[in-house]
Amino acid sequence: MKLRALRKAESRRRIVAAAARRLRAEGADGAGVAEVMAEAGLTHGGFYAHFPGREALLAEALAQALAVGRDRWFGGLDGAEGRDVVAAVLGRYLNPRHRAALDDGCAFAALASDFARAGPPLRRAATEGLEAAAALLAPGAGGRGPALALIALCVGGLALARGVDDPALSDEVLRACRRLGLSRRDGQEDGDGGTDLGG
Amino acid sequence: MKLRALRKAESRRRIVAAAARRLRAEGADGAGVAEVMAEAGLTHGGFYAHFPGREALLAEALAQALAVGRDRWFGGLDGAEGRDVVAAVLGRYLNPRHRAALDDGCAFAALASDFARAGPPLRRAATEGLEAAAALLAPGAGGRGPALALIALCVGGLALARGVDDPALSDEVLRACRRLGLSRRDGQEDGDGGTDLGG
DNA sequence: TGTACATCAGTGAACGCGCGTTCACTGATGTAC
DNA sequence: TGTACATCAGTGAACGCGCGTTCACTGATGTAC
Repeated sequence: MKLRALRKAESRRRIVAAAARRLRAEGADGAGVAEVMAEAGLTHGGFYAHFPGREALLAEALAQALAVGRDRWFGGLDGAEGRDVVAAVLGRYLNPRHRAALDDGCAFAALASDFARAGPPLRRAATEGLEAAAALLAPGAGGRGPALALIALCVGGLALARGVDDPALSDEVLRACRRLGLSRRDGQEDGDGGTDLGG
Repeated sequence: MKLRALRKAESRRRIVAAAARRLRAEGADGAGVAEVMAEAGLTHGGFYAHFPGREALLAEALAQALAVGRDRWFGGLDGAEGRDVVAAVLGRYLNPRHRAALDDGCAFAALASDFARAGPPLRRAATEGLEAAAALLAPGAGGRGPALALIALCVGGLALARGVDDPALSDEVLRACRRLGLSRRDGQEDGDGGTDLGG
């Protein structure tokens, strides 16, 4: 038992990679089993030798996409100072190239509004992904809270920039979000941040 | 031709209202014709007396939901000063009640990441909705750019707060985004807002 | 006002289609001797 | 090393199901006279 196991593991890896792309490009409802398997160079019937069902695959694909994206957009900034960290993240994330990378971009932006409607496995992966990204970014961003807010700004900005059909408005959204992210007064961790009332 | 036309218009109104709820609660792929018609108190067959197809309904439902939400979350602040406008919007938008209002909340947050994958009619409605919201908010927010960025922060924050399965983290996201929205140094419209490179 | 006919919003069965999943089968890989 | 058998990743047809859409039909509403 060696060649066979290696090949199976390699197939599984390709399936997850294909699912991670399709999931971001087509959304949670759009990444079909047959489509993913075809992209992995297999036929759909063999899928259940690797996963108990579609949702298990999507959860793993999401977790993988988020793990890769975490390093890519929020990582590698250990040496930098606070303000530079924020600027670097904004520059990496909110730009036309990332906007165009539908199947290879940040999974938060690709699926943000789907998580609320997704099943427990996907929500779990999303939660762990956000926790991990916030933890990675917290030192440079000035704490967990600012890290979370920066991520939210990036995710909302990229999703809206991708969603509008007017390129000028789309560019404007990216630019405006970069600016807001940079415009924070330094050093304050106080304040309530607004009332909880209203709606 | 009077009673009949009135009843038809009333049916249509109920169909659009039901679609606007379902669309936000279930997503673009989840708002089925039969489901929407049942919620409007009708059977699915009669749908095509009102709309040429499903996508036309969804586009109209989205436009309506965005129009209502625009006044609700971004409007009625004509008298307020800049900083108060931003605080009011953040308080209205990023709170637990709105987070829980899945089928009656802001359509941007409910569908943000779906727009990029949606057909032209939905993208058009989303674009017009964002333009209109930014125009409404621009005077109080200090310009169109800051208005767009504030909307993106709200949308990203609410989508992430809804997506995670950990209530404490969800609260933290709301709080952190309110804080970031309020932390802007006043009066600056300059700056590039970060590089366009990277990805 | 009353009567005969026309219209058409709404009904419910049926359609074609794509999807997730199941299953009998195949053939390369692994094991026993 | 060689041979007989076992395993199991992958194939492709078939399934049940839900969906958007179509269509013949119904009955209340509207029109003509």
